Amino acid sequence: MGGEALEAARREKLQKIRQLGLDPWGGRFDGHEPIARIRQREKEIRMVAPGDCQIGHPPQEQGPHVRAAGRIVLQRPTGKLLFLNIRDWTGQIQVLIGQRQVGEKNWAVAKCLDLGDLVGVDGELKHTKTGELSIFADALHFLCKSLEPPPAKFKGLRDPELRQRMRYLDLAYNEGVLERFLRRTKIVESIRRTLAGEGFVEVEGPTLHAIAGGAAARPFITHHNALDIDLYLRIALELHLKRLLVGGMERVYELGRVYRNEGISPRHNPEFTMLEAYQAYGDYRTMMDLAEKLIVEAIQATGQSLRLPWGEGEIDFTPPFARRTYDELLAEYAKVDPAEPASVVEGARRAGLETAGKHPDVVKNELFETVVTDQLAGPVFVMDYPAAICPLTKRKTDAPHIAERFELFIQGMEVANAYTELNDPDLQEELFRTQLAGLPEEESMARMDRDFIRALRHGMPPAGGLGIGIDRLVMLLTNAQTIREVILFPLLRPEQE
RNA sequence: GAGGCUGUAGCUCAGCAGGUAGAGCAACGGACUUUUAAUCCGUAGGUCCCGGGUUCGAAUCCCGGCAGCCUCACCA
Repeated sequence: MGGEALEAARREKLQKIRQLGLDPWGGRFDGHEPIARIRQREKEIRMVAPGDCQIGHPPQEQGPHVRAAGRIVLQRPTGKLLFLNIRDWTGQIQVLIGQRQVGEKNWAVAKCLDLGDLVGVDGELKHTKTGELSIFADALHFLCKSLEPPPAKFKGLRDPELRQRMRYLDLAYNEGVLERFLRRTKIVESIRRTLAGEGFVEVEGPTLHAIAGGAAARPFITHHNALDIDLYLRIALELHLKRLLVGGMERVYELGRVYRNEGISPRHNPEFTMLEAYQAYGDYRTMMDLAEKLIVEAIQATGQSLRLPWGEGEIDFTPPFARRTYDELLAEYAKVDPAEPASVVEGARRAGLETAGKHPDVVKNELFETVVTDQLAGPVFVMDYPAAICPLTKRKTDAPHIAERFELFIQGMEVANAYTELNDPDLQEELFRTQLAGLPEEESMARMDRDFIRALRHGMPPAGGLGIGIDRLVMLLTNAQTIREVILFPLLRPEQE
């Protein structure tokens, strides 16, 4: 039977439901408990002896009367008895519907049920002969017809394209998918709670920028008609949050979407969620402590231990996370002397990198990203970056070639990035002006933003700033090997008609 | 953007030395008041991703396109 015939069969049942005087699209349904909570009421079940204990009158269970609502995910009809498994967003439970027990009208409804329909159930919670906790229905409430057949009941929806295009089906039927996205929500809630506890305030900056600054990435371009100007979707939150530091918001953060017009991969989606937090009178070490706290509390909020499964192995998030310097790691993995440009160039050549015409710090960083980052299982804070590749970061007072920056690496992924923020307007202006040799313009963070310089000239408090890639953090905390598993609707080419 | 892999029933997948398409689940009809991926009997269901080509004959071979996945590049 093809798709049309499958739908026709369901529409026929929809008509029968109408003929029974019921709305096949349901309506308000009050007083039902989440299935997980109903399952907890198992302990209220009591054994009751009917009078005296005689042969033929064994003790019987008596359980609480419960009301549930959910989607039918499995159906087992056995003559005048029907077993359903219904699922809501907290769990699943078996429902037993007997023709004699529910009466003729309810039984007529039961015969119209298809996999995927939404139903409400009233009944007694107790065990079947085989010991399965079940709701023994005494009333059925039809809540919504599903006109489309669900995916295969055991294997589910496997095709990665269909899983993304029809995320509703992925969520409704595939084991663990809804749970992972609910866990993402808990992580984000925990981050907000932690920041609030530390005295941060949340703000909303503009997403349409005249200058796409604060990071090195190609922006999406759009157009405002009334002003007749091109605008960019933001690629970072940084420069507006720092303006707010100037304005006196001493602890401020934004948790929101940024957009980068770059490739798509298991670790990249063109729009993704970023946290940026800025703390006046702090520095990058302050931010290190904050990053650690945000992550540890997020893990605790999901009810997990600090040793999390990751693929075949696990990640140990027990604080304190390792702290290593950039040069130390470069020396260890690339076998070069980080202080000697000639040694670094030699190492880069060994790694097969093109070095001609490139700034020494650009070469150094390409070598670092080629040889070191993949090896960092972490969590590890990599500290003290070459200054030339960090145009928004304060330099070390006693070592101006080193920027007070760290990145947090976990499983080779850059999860967080933090600076002691540069607040010297003259140096900032100079760095915006300097285009590093070997870097095309769109790959540079150096984009002149005159208003931002003006803001710095009015005095930005010394500060620490932290950015966290929320999607990647959620990947690590939910054992998701691709970013698409933690973004509800990742970018796909539109379906063709 | 480059290379590799994949695309067959509503879903999950077989079939690909070229001979006219198959299973499981779902669906439909029948039996069944304790099943749990229920079971048993029966029925029906296809633009083999799209477009060309080779051939007597193409799901299968060739070319082009579309979509997804993986790797690489850019990026977080």
